[in-house]
Parts: sequence; C-alpha cells; structure tokens
Amino acid sequence: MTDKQDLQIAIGKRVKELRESKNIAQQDLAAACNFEKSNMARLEAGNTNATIYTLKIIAKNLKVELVDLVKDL
Amino acid sequence: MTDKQDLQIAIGKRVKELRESKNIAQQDLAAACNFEKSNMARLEAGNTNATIYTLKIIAKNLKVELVDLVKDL
DNA sequence: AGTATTTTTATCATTTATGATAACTAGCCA
DNA sequence: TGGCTAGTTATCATAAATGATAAAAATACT
Repeated sequence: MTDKQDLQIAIGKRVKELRESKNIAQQDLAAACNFEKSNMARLEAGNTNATIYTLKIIAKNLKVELVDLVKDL
Repeated sequence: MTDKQDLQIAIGKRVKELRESKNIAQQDLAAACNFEKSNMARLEAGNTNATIYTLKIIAKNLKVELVDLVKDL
C-alpha cells in the first residue's frame, strides 16, 4: 500500500463518514456537487487522488470546512 | 475570477509564504518534493488545481501539516 | 557594469482526474 | 415474484494535472 493510496482511502472514508453522519444519500451528495453518483462512489472507495477544488466542493455541500476533510492526514 | 482560481491562488500564496518563511529556495523545495522547479513555480503562481497528494508532499517537505496548506480556504 | 542565482513563463508529452453511461449487487417492501 | 432505492464496479472519452525541457526575466552579489 502506497502513501498515496493510504491518503486516498483515508479521505474517502472521511467523506463517507461525514455524509452518513448527516444522513445524506451518496447520490444526493453527488447531485449537490454536480458529480455523477458513480464518481462519488469511486472517490469514497479511495480510487481517486482528488484535486483540492473537488474536495472543496464536497466540503461545501457537506456543510463542513475543507480542513475537516484533511485533518490529521 | 472563479472560485477555482481563487482557491488555486490562495494555496499558491500559502506555499510561497511558508517556503519563504523558512528560507527555502523554490528550487530546493521542488527538488525535495521531486518536482521540477518550473512546476513548483506554476503551482505557487496559482496555475494548477493540485491534487491532495501533491499538497501532502509539499506539506511534508515544508515540515508543516497538510491542514496548514488549506486552513481557512 | 557584469555574473551567478533564483524565479517565472512557455511549451510539449504523458499520466490521471473527472465526466459520462451502463450494468450489476444488495436490501427492502408490497 | 417483481419493482424500487442505494450503492458499486467497469469502461470509455475528455479535460487537466503533472513531468520534462528550454529560455526569459528578475534578483542578488562582487
């Protein structure tokens, strides 16, 4: 497992946890972000090294701060 | 100016400020990160929407936390 | 002045994030 | 059983991040 993969997986988990804690469906978050639900699944699964702007959009729609997505990572 | 550009520029400034505060030459930081100096300049100028892993590498070599690069953004 | 160092800019190639669509799985319920 | 919802996985196209090189511009130093 590489550092990069570890980071991707950690961020995917963070997004998923925050999303579920707010009872938002994956497809609803995706729609709010103007992403396809498949691509949100891909990110939550840790299969993409997202850009900072993508993370900012997700943070905004989760109503959290960008730092909350990368804290302790 | 778009949200995306604003974010890129803010992060570029953040990297540059942290780097200069530690008296590290741009090319030295680039070398430590295994980036070309030209690409580090591009990022500091706000011309790229960096991936989270790229930012993590930069944070590591600046000896700061990843959150320090995205705080308040 | 000049010279070296550092930074910036431009450009092209390659890799990869993202966009987009479809098919599949699992769970739930009428 | 069938349909419905939520999530997953695979795949292809496109846009953009990154790799890489060269040259110009700025900065510092003697």
